Amino acid sequence: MSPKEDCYEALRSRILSLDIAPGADMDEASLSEAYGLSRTPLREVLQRLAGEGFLTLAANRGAKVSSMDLLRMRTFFQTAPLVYASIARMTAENASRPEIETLKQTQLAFSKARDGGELALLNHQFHAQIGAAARNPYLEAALGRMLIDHTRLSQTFYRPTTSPEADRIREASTQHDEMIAAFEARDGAAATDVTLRHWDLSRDSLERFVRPDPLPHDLEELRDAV
Amino acid sequence: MSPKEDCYEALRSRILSLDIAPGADMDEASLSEAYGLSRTPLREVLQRLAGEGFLTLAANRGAKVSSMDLLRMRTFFQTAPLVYASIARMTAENASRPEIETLKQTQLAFSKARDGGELALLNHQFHAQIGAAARNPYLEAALGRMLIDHTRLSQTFYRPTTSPEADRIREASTQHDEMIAAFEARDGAAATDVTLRHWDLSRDSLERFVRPDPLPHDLEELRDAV
DNA sequence: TGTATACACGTTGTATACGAAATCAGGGGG
DNA sequence: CCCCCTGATTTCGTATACAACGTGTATACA
Repeated sequence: MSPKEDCYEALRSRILSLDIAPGADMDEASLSEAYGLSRTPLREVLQRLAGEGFLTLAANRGAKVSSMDLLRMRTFFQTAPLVYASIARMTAENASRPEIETLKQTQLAFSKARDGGELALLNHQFHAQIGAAARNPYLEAALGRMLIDHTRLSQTFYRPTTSPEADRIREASTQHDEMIAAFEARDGAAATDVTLRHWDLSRDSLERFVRPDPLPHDLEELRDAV
Repeated sequence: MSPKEDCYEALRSRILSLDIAPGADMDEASLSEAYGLSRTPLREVLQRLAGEGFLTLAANRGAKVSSMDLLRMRTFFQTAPLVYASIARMTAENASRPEIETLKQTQLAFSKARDGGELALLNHQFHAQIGAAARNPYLEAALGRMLIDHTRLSQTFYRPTTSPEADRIREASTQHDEMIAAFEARDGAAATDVTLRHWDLSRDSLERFVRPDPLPHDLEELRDAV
């Protein structure tokens, strides 16, 4: 793989895993040095990432990682079911055999993965591949942008600290298998159904992240919690 | 405006007006000379256009104008109502006063324009501004890609040759006014309603383009047609 | 005559150097 | 004391030169 591709993949992963925070600005000189590229190809990487929604460019003021402000999150939760369900339906209608095969590979890797960051990235890849298989370049653009925010939001989801959270990941994995089965059966209704259930599961977890259980407020409860 | 912006706008317009055909490949050297830029900024323009869906880039093989093949058109007609209606609803909910004011300006220009290419471009701008006012970056990406194909397809629509075709343009303009009214009233239902009617009108005209009235097949009819 | 291979050409990709714009710090004026 | 202006520094934008890749063509051999 070329160093330019390496750089692209690395920055992409770092943004998705929140290793580079939303709103952070990217310095061309230091990045080009860090990845062993000159500024020209690095700028092209940044422009590509901007085109895909990872970054926003401001003239004469460089690139910033796309923010995750409150209004955007509200819009995210509002729009996700529509986009995910529409994509799922079209994937069931249009996915080719090799595309389904690729999905199975990714899902296999997902089901085996344990590391939190790896889980989140493989989940991202799985859903991006579903988007590609839908053969709808219009909705795929919307999905791509949704997945950026979804993956960043779900960083905690894939680092479970309690047993019910780990159960949720297993359930998500089961739903992935159901999706693939629906795609293979060319069953659009089943695909949208499981996709919407998958979304509900994800949304509940994300809400838990935004609004976690309150800390115990007296010493007795604190003692019991240990 | 900088020469780089000029180049971007020019290429964008030329692609939208089919002055550069779908599938055509863009030569960096000749374009950079034509627009008085060196290749570095020209490449950045191409990358930006690619990110927005006007072009597709192939490594070591340059940029091509996005194609308009049959499968893509099928998907276009399948997806347009969903995206347009969803955007309209959100625009009614979220559009700010200055954004509505901008829409009125654009619509005023549209209603006055006579030249076919100008009409198509102003129509594009009108709908792009609706997309921006919806404050939904996810669907806006999908809308942007839809509008590229929509504007290219509608090139004939805005060059009417018969009286009923000219009537259609007037009706479209009236519907634009209705949309603005719905946005101002914050009436999401009315906005989606008029948007879907607008789409139906557009779709009928586009179908007429894809499947025009057959040529007269005997000399008598030919004589009468003059 | 068909096919394979090598070479040359054209186009794209990358690096470096220079110029322009914006930001920040310090000093002077209001 | 605050504001604004000015200059120095940093960062971005552009041009040019060079390297690498892919493609097309010509030639030689089967």
